[in-house]
Amino acid sequence: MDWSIQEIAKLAGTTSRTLRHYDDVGLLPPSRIGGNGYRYYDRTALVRLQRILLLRDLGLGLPAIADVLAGQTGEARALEGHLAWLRHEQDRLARQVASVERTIEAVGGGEEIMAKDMLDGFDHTEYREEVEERWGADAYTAGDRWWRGMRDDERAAWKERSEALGRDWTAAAESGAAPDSAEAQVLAKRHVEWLTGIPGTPAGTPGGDVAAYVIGLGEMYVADPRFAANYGGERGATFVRDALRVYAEANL
Amino acid sequence: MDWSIQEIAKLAGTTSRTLRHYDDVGLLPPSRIGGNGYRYYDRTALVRLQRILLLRDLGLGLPAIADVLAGQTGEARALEGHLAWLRHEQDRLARQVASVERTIEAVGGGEEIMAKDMLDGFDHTEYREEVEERWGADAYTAGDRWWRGMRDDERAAWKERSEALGRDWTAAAESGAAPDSAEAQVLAKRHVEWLTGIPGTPAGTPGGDVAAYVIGLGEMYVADPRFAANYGGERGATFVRDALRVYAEANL
DNA sequence: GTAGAACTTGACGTAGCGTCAAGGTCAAGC
DNA sequence: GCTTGACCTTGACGCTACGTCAAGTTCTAC
Repeated sequence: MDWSIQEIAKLAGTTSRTLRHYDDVGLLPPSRIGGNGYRYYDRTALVRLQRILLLRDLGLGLPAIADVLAGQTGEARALEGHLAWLRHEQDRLARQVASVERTIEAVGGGEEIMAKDMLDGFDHTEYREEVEERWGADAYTAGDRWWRGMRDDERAAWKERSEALGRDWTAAAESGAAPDSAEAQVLAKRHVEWLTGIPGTPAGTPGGDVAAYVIGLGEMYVADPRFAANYGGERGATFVRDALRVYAEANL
Repeated sequence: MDWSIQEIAKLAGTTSRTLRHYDDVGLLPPSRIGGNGYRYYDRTALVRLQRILLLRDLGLGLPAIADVLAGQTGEARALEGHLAWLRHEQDRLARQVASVERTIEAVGGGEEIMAKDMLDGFDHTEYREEVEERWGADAYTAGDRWWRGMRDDERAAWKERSEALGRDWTAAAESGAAPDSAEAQVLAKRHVEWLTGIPGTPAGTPGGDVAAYVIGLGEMYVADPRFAANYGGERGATFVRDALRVYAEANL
């Protein structure tokens, strides 16, 4: 009393290709192979297949299923392990959803402001809003789980610190100081310390390659006008970049 | 002012292999290629790379990222679409977690009872519990989202119906009736109607291959002693299987 | 005998790189 | 000028669990 490969596939609700695969990986060999090479399956195989499909629907991988069916791993134990992995994935997904949501918000806001700029012209208030947006984007770029966990007052303090740094950079750039001057290097040090406050970035992570990160960030300030604006335009950004590079190469 | 492939990889916090891959798929070609074939990248490329990595961290696929960077898809729109997919995944995961949790519970309970049987012997009360466990397992095998959504009274009603069916099958088998007798066929009809009440199975799904499912289930009853016990042992299970097959082939 | 359905093995494709493998290039030290 | 070691190149397999042709063989029914 046995079935052909298509018959057992229909009985169990799967495909013949899947059965051939299970044969290939040794998970479910046919119970009999005809002289013509055809695969035939009996009731025992059907039940085994049904158990396989059940565990598969729960999300277990084929090797794990093989272990369970071989009795090497208790079913409960295997599922416990799998459950832990599933919860991990849930965490990861939840964080990603939060990140994407906030990014949509930030991007949407940024685009609105840009559109407004083009339609209504330019004034100081809007400029300040835009700068704040950009700082938000910068902070986001650097590491976002952190930003969403902040309280309002913390966020305000951070913004104040950020703006002070931007003002000082702009002033230093306009004073004509050299990127390797003591003044600029002090600012670079402050900048790096500021970055260090952002967990999730190389700067805020023990063992991270801070030097490379700082240099890369400096290049971004120069190349992207959205950030350059925070440092007094492209000339200012170039100054910041050079100062950061000198500092990073000497001290990090 | 450009960097080698390793340099830019470090600056952006990724690997040279990734950069070569992005070159291969056309996502980020090097800004310059030396006479020696070496890839060199400039600031523009660095910024593009940083945007790529940012979007990648949000979970977007490389083709989607390419669309966004090419301006073919608005960033916000792309992220909205991605967000929908993420929520879908969250749903799926949540359902899987619930399924796995309940399976662990069921399996854990079953193993305890088995252990108890071997240690303490066998008595009617325990036998009944075991049967209930098995019915639970059967119901689970057939479709589990449904089972967890039931109220206690619904579950009791279901169990009563299940037990009645099992009793009637056993009685018919012991009466010596033939699988194709009218009596057995009436029971088979009841059995299928009972199965139809379980959403998520072919029997409970419009368009499902009910015949194949019913025949496969019958085979399982015979081959797996855990289920055979519910139909009065292996002889009873064989009777049930044959009756179901006759019914399915004639009516489904 | 022949058409058509079912079966076989073999091999590519999937997402995004990690990881050898084999060989050319470059900078530094002797 | 030669060696060493670091860095670069292309090429190709591996991973998950099969879906999807492709080409050839076998069974079944008329």
